[in-house]
Amino acid sequence: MDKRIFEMHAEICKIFTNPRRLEIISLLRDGEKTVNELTELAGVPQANVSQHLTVLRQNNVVTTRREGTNIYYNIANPKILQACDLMKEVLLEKLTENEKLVKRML
Amino acid sequence: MDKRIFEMHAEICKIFTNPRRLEIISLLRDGEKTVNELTELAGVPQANVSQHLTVLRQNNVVTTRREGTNIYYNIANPKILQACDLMKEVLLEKLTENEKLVKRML
DNA sequence: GCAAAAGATTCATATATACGAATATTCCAT
DNA sequence: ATGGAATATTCGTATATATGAATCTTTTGC
Repeated sequence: MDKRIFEMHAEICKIFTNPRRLEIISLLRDGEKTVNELTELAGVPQANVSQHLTVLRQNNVVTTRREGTNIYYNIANPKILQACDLMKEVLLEKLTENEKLVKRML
Repeated sequence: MDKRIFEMHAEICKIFTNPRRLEIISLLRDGEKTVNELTELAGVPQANVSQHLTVLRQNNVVTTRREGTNIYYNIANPKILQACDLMKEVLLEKLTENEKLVKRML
């Protein structure tokens, strides 16, 4: 009905359309990490990690906690991980579908 | 670990970053519909609906069934709706967060 | 086999997004 | 208060995505 809902919904989904952001989320699964830790684990420039963390912060996907010069990031809401997992299941099913297609071609 | 997983996962999420596609998915919630029906309900040009349906089809989000010149579209996998719902919950929580912020400012 | 209806595809353009490089800010130790 | 470490921001550019307009394809009825 109200198109604005769909627009907002789409905006939320955009948070998860970046491979590096998804990796960061994945890295935060097993507990909070500093920017530095995330930078090393992801193996990308620090500035870029920070850019993605900004997006995640602004969208309440992560929370922060300061300890000296370190800032610890954490997943804000377990529902986000659930949604990610469901999407991954959809992905897996798509992949097995493609597999079936390939087999049919042989 | 494997960056390719995150890339594929991001690709899947991209399917849901378009307001019109989300509206189409929402319209299909209560049962299959033809392209024409979707076009009228969404109130956008038919070609555009078709473009979005192509994306959804290619990603196994919807299935099709032909009946004469009509093609009926349907949701392929209930998990997709679940994932959408979870995302919407995340959205709602973000909105209520913002509301709290606004109240704090008063 | 032709016209009309339903749906799909192509193309050009506008807009959004991601990136790295450079720069700025914040906090702590001395 | 100064330097260094950790994190954030800005900016220009490259790339991706969405859209409408026009065109094409498929199916049915006559």
